[in-house]
Amino acid sequence: MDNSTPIEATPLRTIKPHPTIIPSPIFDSGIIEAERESGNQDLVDSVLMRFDAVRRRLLQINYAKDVVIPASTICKNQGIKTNTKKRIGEVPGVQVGDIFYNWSEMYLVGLHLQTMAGIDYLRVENGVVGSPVSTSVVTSGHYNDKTEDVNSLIYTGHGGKDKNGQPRDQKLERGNLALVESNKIGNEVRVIRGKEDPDDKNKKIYIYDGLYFVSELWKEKGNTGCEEFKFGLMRKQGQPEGFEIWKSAENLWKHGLSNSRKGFILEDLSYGKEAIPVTLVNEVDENDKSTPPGFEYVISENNSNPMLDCVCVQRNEGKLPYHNNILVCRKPMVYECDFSCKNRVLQSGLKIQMEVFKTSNCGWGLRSWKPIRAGTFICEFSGVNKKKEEVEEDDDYLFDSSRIYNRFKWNYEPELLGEDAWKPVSEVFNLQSQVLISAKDSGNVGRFLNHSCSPNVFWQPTKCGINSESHVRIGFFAMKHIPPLTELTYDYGVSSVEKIGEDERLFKGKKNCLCGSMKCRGSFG
DNA sequence: GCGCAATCATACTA
DNA sequence: CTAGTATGATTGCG
Repeated sequence: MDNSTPIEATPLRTIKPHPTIIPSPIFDSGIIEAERESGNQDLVDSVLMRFDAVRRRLLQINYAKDVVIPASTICKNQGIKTNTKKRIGEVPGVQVGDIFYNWSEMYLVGLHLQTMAGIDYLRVENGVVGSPVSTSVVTSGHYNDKTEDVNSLIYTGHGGKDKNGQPRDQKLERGNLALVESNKIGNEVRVIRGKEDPDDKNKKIYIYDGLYFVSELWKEKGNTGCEEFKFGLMRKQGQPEGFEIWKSAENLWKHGLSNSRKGFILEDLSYGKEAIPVTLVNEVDENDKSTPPGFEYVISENNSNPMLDCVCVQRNEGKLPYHNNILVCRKPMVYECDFSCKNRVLQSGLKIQMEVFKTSNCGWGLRSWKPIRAGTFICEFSGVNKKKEEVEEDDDYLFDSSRIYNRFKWNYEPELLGEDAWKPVSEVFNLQSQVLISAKDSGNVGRFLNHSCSPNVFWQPTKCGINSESHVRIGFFAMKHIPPLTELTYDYGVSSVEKIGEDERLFKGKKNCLCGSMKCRGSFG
């Protein structure tokens, strides 16, 4: 007999329920019902941007340990979502190769409309109730799936546990039944590949890999000795690369590269000036080993004014501008410390493994080996500070803050969090004087960022140190999540604009634009 | 209403 | 050190 005194089990961890957030009752998402059912590229971008902005803000105000669920609940309830109608095949505005940092993002743009289950399916189409048909599957590596091949995968059905968590045979129901039906009728099934985040082993990144067909199915005994369903999926031909790009990038960051790489030119274009090397490759013309001409690689020097007291919080209106080195909001000016505190992002230099690569028609470009989360610091625009009269006419490597830039919204909407809507953080730069930096003769990787009218990077004016006289530096940050080996681009702006109608404006840059985006203005610079 | 699910972020364990 | 696990709140669906 066990007659020892029973010991009260002490909980290992207590989680407080989320405090209630009451969004403003008059909040209007601006998304009309039809758009909510079926979206487009702009809506998908905007929904993802708004969700992540709320998520970052909740982190910044130390709202709760888990902020993904609260942020997505707010967006769901306030109508910040699109493609809510379940569909077979592609989702408008979601591209093969797009990456997601959690399931909520996939939910909000209609890619995978399940909160937890890995198989999504629809039962009713055009008002007719039929057999469930699968629409999308998410791989997560929990089921010993074979998921490394880029054109096929073996997916294990779900279920297989009783209510006590004990293993049992999987049943032919729900998602399993839907995948069997998809095998029968041969419909397209979206595949999302969950992979470990290379920068955080505890987290996953989800890569949309396009459309697949359920080509075969069978049953077999799994590790537990219980029956499992197995589904063989084959990738539809003729789609852009998705997971394949991820895999080649993974090769780079896991095994370094080396000289055996196609089009390899230089191990480190910075010649040791950056903390991590900047690779130089030319895959367009493998025999051309020439390097970018006529410039010296330099990084900006940090002015060293030791501080007595850290005043970062006060100078940044009560909150630190970065959370885990990710910018929370764009601001007229971000202030960083000199030495003593952690509030140093721009000053800490290049953190992402970059490569300068030859583009097909825009000269050299810049891209990252690893995926980049929205808000991540990319690099500074280093070069020589100039006065207006010092600028050379033919300077193609000039940063000019006085150009006209497309406005865009990136920050969170205070009304969503019940904050005062009349004092949102301004996203409009209010520079006291024009910032002109030339990277023509000397610069860092920032000089290799090309222009795009649909950019994935934006710039943020920053002052470092207590000296308010210190000059304005320009930091580049990721506007959205950027898949690995995707070219990084920002809006160069245009030097003049002509009004040609009531609402029509003609942008007149000095150069013809080749960005190829739907929203191309035709010129830049 | 109940039960389930290939979640999420984190503390703890080995 | 890190890889693995346990944890409780959570939500759409049948």
